[in-house]
Amino acid sequence: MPELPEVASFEKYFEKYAIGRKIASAQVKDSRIIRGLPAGRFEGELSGRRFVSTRLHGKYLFAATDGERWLVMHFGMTGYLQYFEKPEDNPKYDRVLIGFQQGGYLSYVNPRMLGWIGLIESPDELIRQKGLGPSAQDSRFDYREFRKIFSGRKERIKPALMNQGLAAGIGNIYSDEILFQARIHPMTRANSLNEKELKSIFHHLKKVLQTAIDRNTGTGSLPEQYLLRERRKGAACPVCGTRLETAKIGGRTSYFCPNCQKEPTGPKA
DNA sequence: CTGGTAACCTGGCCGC
DNA sequence: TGCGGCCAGGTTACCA
Repeated sequence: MPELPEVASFEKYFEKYAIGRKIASAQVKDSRIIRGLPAGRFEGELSGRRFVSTRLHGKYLFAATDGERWLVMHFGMTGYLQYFEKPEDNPKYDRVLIGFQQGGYLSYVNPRMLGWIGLIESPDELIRQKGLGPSAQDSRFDYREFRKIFSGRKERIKPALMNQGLAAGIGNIYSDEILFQARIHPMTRANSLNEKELKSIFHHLKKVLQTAIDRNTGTGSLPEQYLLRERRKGAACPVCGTRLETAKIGGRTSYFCPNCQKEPTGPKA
């Protein structure tokens, strides 16, 4: 669930509840969630520090401290942040708990334990190590860049959009929405897309992410003609009413409208 | 380079 | 009520 728009809302949440506050204590409640250093050192290095700024890249959230280190968070599929005032109000499945000197707690919650937390020297170094592409909502990721990265590839457009090494931040859910809005079948080979189709995908990529970010951080739900509102077994296309179909592409379940998103033509496309 | 599969982990849901 | 089985999600490892 946490793809770039959700992580962007976690960033806002983190800014609201953690930035500028001094850390009184850090408690690791399940050490399996900590990567790159022992849980005890994670706790020790964090306490006494202060969070000063945040940074988002794809599905990763970074928080700079006033020390040498950055906190890095990845949310897997079920992770999120939760702030609360009283210790006894801590949420179920909290894995890391940060207590602030002025009171209040921020917990990293993750029921299914996919995802991780660590302390690193440099976000850029981590981005390089992981081989991440440009963050999808970054203004530097423009159409020229998109075209350069995606246009020649042989693979299907859906797994390409989900490939964090090409552009970071898009997962199974939003790739379905982007392709639905662009009226492109998810099985289409990237290198068979013409200029107009590439432009459409890029346009909707930006638009869908921004719409979701606005929704998560502000008010309101997704627009009526969004696939995500109907993304479930047996539902009807919000545009034409055709029954939605599913397909396994790249190991993930894709939802699409067989009428709005025509199957690519040609043999074994 | 490409793509297919499975594992990691665990709660939720379906069917019996 | 309980239980097995499957699914979800992002990432990574492994194999063709």
